[in-house]
Amino acid sequence: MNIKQIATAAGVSVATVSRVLNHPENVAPKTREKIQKIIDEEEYTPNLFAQGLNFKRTKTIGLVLPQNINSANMEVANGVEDVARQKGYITFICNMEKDPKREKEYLDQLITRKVDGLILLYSTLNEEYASWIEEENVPIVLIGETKARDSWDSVFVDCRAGAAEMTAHLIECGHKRIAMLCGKDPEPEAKAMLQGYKNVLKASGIKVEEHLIYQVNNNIEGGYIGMKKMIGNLPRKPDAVFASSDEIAYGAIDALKEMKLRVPEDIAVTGFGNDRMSSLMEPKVTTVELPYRKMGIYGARMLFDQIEEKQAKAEKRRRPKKIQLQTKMRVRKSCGHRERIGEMF
Amino acid sequence: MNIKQIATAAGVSVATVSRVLNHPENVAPKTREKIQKIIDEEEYTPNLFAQGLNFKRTKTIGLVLPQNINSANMEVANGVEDVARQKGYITFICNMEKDPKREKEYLDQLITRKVDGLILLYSTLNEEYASWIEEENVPIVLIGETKARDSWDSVFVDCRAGAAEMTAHLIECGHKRIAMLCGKDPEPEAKAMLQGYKNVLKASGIKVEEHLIYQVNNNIEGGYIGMKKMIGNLPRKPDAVFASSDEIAYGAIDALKEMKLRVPEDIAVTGFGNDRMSSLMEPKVTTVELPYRKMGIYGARMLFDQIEEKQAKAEKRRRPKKIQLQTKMRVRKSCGHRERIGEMF
DNA sequence: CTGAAAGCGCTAACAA
DNA sequence: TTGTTAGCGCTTTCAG
Repeated sequence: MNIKQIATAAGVSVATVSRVLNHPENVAPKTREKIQKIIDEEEYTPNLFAQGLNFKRTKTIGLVLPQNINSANMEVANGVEDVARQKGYITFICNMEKDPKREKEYLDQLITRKVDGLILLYSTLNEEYASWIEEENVPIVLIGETKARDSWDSVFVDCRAGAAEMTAHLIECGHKRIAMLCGKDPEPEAKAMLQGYKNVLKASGIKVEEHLIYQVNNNIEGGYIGMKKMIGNLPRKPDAVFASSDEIAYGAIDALKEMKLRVPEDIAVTGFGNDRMSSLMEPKVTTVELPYRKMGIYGARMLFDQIEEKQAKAEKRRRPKKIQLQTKMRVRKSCGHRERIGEMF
Repeated sequence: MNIKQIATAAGVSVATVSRVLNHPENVAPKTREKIQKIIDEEEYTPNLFAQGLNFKRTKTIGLVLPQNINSANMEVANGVEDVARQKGYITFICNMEKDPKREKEYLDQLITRKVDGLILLYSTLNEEYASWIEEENVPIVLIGETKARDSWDSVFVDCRAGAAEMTAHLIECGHKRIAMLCGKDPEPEAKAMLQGYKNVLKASGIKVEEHLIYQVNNNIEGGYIGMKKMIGNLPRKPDAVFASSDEIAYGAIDALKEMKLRVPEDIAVTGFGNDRMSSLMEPKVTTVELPYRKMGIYGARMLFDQIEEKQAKAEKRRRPKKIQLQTKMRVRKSCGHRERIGEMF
């Protein structure tokens, strides 16, 4: 069923049908109703490709994320989708599997498909590719720390502060030798966290010992291996381990259990991210909650602001907007705190 | 950059450019090379909307899944995407959040967007809507048990056999009173599992006791609540609990711990699905592994078979194809087996 | 082997 | 208020 058939059925021209679709106020009420009735009956919806050809807008946005199998990322995605759906948009969710090459592939695909906007989560883009993309003149927003150029709108989380808060909490729990298992990616975020950790140690008069800091792969296995190595290498075990992600913490805890070390009695462990499983592990993992869904929502809103500005042809070069969100501590058992335990989930 | 500009730059007509894109063999080698060079230099890619208008194909498929934040579903999605990407297709991944209304919304969207094919994971479609969709004449394949009409190609898992194997294993472990925490969805699958469970009990001469069977929500909370209720209601606790999903098992274990019951010493618990976390829980959870990625891959392959058949205009009505995949036991600690423990992940 | 032109379904400027 | 028509970018038939 296409516009011509509707027009014939209603005994009008295609232009009139198009008008009731796009500018109903310019059609006589009687004609409009007659046409609308037929449209409803036939359940006619305009061909989006034909529309796309004219409007140069596809009602589609692209979201590229580092990994699929990761509830945090999907939470962000859901936030994005919430607002996109509300605007009548549909989202291409693209999983780059932490492979920069794949990120570029998808970006190419999305641009070929003329998406109206792009959201990149923890993008790995380098300067060169970033400026290539900029030429395409497609609205973009970045979510999460990235080394990509900061001429784009972005929303990110103050992970340095989150890491600082956690480190401070560990000190408050009475721990002195606090090790860090720091994931290698996303790199800028890991660096920020390391910063926060070091700053607090220094401020508390605790010497930063580089041999207590391990760079590991940002997953369960990375935490497991890192923890084993660290304990193996160290003459004296640390009091606590601050993992830069919950997954790393899981791996670390698993490794400690295997070595017959009790958590938190012998070594405290904390995570970062508040993964759903953290409240089910034994012991329940103290961690830092990130506002994932919010990140997605704010990011998408910024994107639609850009899209609407662009449509309004307000092409003036504005300063990129930045939104910073805060983290929130979730004190459970694994950090060995004596009093503040007790959250259920 | 559009086809006209390429044509001008090459000093040929648009038709010729189009030809080197679609039927290069019909272009003189010299002309072809000249044009190709310009295409490469300018990094020209044809506008997919214009192409879509002509070809009535969009190089896009839709995948509707029950939930996003679920690594199993995303594994399936990755399987689908693997083969789609390879074919130059991109996938709309749509999260229905277990809401049938949303499933329909998305289906409408996808059809409006003229996707070339549709894959539905654990679809909740009823007959009526299913036949509506069938009229659209878009290739469809179903993955996972569903009550939707079986006139469609589908790949599903033999969950009855999986459940039977697990039940048999529990019996073999010496358990007699085996309770079941059965998720309410996906419904057909839950039913199949219940069947498998009952069959084995009967075959082993154990009476099926309906008060040992609880229907719960298929998530952690459901398992938690169900377990608490069951223990509260039962005069004598069961030897083992067979949960129809890993998530339910997690909730159940959490509840048991709270009630100071040891797993597996006091009560054994097993799951279904082999969630990544099952090998990290305390105790590690005995479970049944489903071939998620394979499900996606096989499903997508079936879909592309249909798409290609359709293009070949072989409109002959064929019998729908069905693929059945098998599960695999993962014996860990939580089932209380004395010997076969020892898997790492 | 190549070009002119029609047409895919729709929108919008221009006329009536 | 409505219709006619050009054009969005591409493919393909039909002539040449």
